Amino acid sequence: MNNSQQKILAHVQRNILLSDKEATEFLSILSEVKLRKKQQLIQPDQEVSSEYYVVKGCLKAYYVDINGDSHIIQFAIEDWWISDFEAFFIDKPARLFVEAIEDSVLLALNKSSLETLYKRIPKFERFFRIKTTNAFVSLRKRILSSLQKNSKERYIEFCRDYPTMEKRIPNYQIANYLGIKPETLSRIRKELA
Amino acid sequence: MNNSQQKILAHVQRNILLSDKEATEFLSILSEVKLRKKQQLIQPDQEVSSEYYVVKGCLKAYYVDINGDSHIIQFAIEDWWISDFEAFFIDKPARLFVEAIEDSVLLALNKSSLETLYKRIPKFERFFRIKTTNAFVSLRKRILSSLQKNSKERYIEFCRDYPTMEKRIPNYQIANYLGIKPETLSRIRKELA
DNA sequence: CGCGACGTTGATTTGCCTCAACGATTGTGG
DNA sequence: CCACAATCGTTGAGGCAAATCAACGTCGCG
Repeated sequence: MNNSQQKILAHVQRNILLSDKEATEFLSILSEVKLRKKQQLIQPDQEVSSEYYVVKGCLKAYYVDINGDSHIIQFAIEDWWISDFEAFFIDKPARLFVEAIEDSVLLALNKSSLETLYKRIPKFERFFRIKTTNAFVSLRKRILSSLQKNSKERYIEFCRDYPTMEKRIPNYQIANYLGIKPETLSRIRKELA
Repeated sequence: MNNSQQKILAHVQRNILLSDKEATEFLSILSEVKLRKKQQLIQPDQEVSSEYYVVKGCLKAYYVDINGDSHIIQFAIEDWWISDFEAFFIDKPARLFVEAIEDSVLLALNKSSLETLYKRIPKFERFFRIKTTNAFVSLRKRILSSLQKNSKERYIEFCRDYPTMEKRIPNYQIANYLGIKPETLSRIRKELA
């Protein structure tokens, strides 16, 4: 068993317990994907047949609107999952880009394999229910934060919640994620320093 | 079987199939709750032992911040679920109010009963995984919308996505949900008319 | 070395907020 | 059933946080 496989097994077994056989079956449907910095994993209009577990590296999911402006919806680092989830779950063409911010190693989990897995080992319904629940709660927090806080407070919160990301991701991309301009973030950082 | 029970069964069976026995078992753990307009279902610091299916009526979940300002996170009408989900899922005290906007009829689903239900009828893991997944996707859309759109565009989107709510909910509460002031919404509506 | 990527700073503009005042409508107690 | 208060929406004037536009410095990499 290689390193990536050990990592995702540990990740899954924080929420459900697997027999050796089940673990093996789960690992058998995963495939490793490597990306260099700036390489794209998903592009608009593509079919999104997988979601991806991040073994190593850092990625972003972003939407490019009709004016050509980008909007970063999610970052993902080690132990996070990333995809165009809407496209993946609802079976429609991608609307997002997913792109590596650093050289990255991922494990791809294919949708039809996942459906089969649900049938064979229903525990995985539980695992992904719990994962999705946590993600849902995080998004609620983010919405509340955007309703309640100004730019400076949101930046401080981001640094507190994701200290690792704050160190690895360029400021202009953090600004974009927070919905502010790089100039504004620069001024906020100056104030805080 | 009463009306509320028929309604929630139909709702559940849009995603999973239940035998009569399973349906009966599911219904047995639900209890009906009635609320008059302005009555509160959940208040901060309370334990949140249930999530609620809306049979009839309209409710809101909102946070009151340290300055006393309210921020509406969610509305719920017929066929929606509502609670302080963070408190419910993570087992911590409520931080939100949940309050009836209209006289309402709900079905309460208790957390420990739900855990038992998951063990006895694992299909329900699937049902709530799918529900949570859809909710997750909706929140992503809302975040994208707040990153990408100005107040006017967000209001138009709201009216398009939730025409029923737009008709039933006072404008100042819609404004609050959208993160703008009632005066601003008034001016937007004037422009649109 | 040279160029592109990234961050910073200044001047100006703008979308939305704040504060204040005022109708219209609803509902409620006398 | 009316009077009055509370709720809700509208309008206007002025202010502020963040966007915009423009210029420039620095760093790292091909």
